[in-house]
Amino acid sequence: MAVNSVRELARRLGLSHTTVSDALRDSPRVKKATKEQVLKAAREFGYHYNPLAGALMSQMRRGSVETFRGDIAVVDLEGAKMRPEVFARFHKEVLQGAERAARKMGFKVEFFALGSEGISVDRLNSILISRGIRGILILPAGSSPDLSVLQWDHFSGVYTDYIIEHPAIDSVCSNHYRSMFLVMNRLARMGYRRPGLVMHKAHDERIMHRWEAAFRIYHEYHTGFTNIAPLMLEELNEADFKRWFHDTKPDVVLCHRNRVLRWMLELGAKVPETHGFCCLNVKMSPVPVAGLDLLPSMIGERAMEHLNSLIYTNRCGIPEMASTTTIPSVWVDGPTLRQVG
Amino acid sequence: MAVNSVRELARRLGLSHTTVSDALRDSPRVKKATKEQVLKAAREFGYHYNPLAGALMSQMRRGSVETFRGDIAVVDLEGAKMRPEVFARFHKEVLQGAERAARKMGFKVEFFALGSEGISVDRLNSILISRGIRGILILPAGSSPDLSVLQWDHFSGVYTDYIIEHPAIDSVCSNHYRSMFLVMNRLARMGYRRPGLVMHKAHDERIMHRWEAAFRIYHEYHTGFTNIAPLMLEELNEADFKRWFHDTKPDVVLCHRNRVLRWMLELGAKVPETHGFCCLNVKMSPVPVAGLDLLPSMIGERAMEHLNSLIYTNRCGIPEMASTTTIPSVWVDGPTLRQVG
DNA sequence: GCGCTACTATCTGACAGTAAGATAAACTGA
DNA sequence: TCAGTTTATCTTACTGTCAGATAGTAGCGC
Repeated sequence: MAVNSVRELARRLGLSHTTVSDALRDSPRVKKATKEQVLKAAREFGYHYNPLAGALMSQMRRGSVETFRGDIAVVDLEGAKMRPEVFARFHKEVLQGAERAARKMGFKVEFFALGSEGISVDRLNSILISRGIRGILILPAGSSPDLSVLQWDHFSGVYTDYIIEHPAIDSVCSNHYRSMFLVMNRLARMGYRRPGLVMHKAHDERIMHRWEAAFRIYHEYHTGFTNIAPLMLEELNEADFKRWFHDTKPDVVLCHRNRVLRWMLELGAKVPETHGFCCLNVKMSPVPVAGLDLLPSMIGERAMEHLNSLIYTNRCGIPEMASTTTIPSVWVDGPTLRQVG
Repeated sequence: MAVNSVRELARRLGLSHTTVSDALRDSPRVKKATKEQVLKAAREFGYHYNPLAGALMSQMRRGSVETFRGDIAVVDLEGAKMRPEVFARFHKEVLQGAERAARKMGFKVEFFALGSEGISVDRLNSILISRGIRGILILPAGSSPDLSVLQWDHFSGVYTDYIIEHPAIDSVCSNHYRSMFLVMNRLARMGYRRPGLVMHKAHDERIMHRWEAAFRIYHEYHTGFTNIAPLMLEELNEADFKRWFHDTKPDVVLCHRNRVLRWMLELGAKVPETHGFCCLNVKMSPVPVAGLDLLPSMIGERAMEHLNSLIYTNRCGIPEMASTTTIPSVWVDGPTLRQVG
């Protein structure tokens, strides 16, 4: 009974489907009287607009004219030389994931590096505007320069690390809290009893101490682990670590950096025979280790998808409330852990 | 020079566009040799799949011709009568936010209630398929029936509460962990010194103890608060609360339920004169209280937007990795707190 | 009154990927 | 040999949009 398409509606009115389409979208091409007649008929016949078809067509038509449908800028806040080597692989995979997703959605990616070797924020702003770029994806970075000077009302933006405050835009990152539970469950199953957490203070502070908080609360609700106070250091250093290791006697060490593994070996630990080492981000290790894969490429991918949806729905500028999308991580077996006992 | 439609690709191969389309989706209708030939050509010519067109067409062709609609199902797992009164408002606002967002994007929403008063999961499955519905938004619920029996390869789904496991689909919810930091910072600024946390065990367990973990870790990195052990109860009960309140002497109580406020008054506390009460979800309180607005309508809105983007990019089924999108909460002043000292 | 321009209102056609059903060719079995 | 089945491919219809085509009218000059 109900009319399901502009064509059918047009047939009943003796008009062409385009006139009806234009009328429904209040185009100035259509005479006012015709518009009213179309709107009335649409109501009467219970016509229901199909948003998917509309989106498809407007995308197609726009795209065919401009050849490229608005590029997306991928911004590296630091430049490769400033970044410590250990972060390079993680960083690169975020970028690759983002590029893959962009390609799939028909976007072209342009890469910009800020920082000492790169361009300034002011320069970036004018480049982006002059090229008509509407989407900005920001790669993870240790430091966070103030990007609030960019004219955000022109852009949609997504950050690929834990929430950024200047400005507070939507972000996509690992689910650190949940990941710690995943690690602890695994270690428990493997038979470890004295897990010890070692971390850069600054590293955990950026994510509101989620690693440490999850580590601590886990002990409250799971028996079988001996509670060893985490070692949180301003700088990861040999002396403090070795003292802690000697005093607390962990049977497995959780850490991002695998220099800690070297120090363990120097203290006479056999890995994995007598002690375990669990890396909290295996993409930071140049050698095979057991631990967490934080899925950087998936982070990049999802960030790009989110950016696409922001652009698509025309939501630019600083959001009223910045959301954080978190991606679970997966366990990776490796030579630094074994089944105990 | 890139080929960007199945038709153009088909022309170059001397095939019909449907054969190419079928081949690209690995349909058994197409001969293996032809498939390989098509895939090779697609790679060579740089063919780009258009997910929006795919989503549109599969939606259109599926279901009966008459009932084709771009509709979205909003599913209440429990039914209103089963839900405790205190959750009603929060629940309703999630729904309203979702409906508002759907309207804005041109989708029509159909509402389904499961549970004792409602339909069964099996029935839901067949209704959704027969109506050609492709998007499912699941409202927050205390219990979580097993939805993995739905034929998810036909649907895109988003859950509006903390991660759901059967099945693990993308979810949108409050950032509980961050919210606790917001609360603690506020209370510190107001001059409180002895915050005490009271909570249903089951409530916090569902979100992996995030409230408690954040509460505990906050004390580690912020001086000025006296550390009072949280009261985690199987059931919120007067006796346990009053004993805990008497023993630990908090000057401000953090809790979801405001029956606790009544118990405090019964014990002789004057609120806000001698003691403070901070509600962790003001939408659960029938009377004005200070505390957190978890922004349920924004949760519904963002969930619907995410669902929309899943449908547009034709991503249905259980995702490989389920993401969790978290929304910050905002502080609400109220008559149960005051500036101290 | 004819041709020209300018403008308005409406129409034509192409476009995306899908799926049901049609067609055609090859093969099977009595 | 021919009816029946299987396999591979094709035809057709479907959504809303937009650039460009077309048709109709009006105004103006000669």
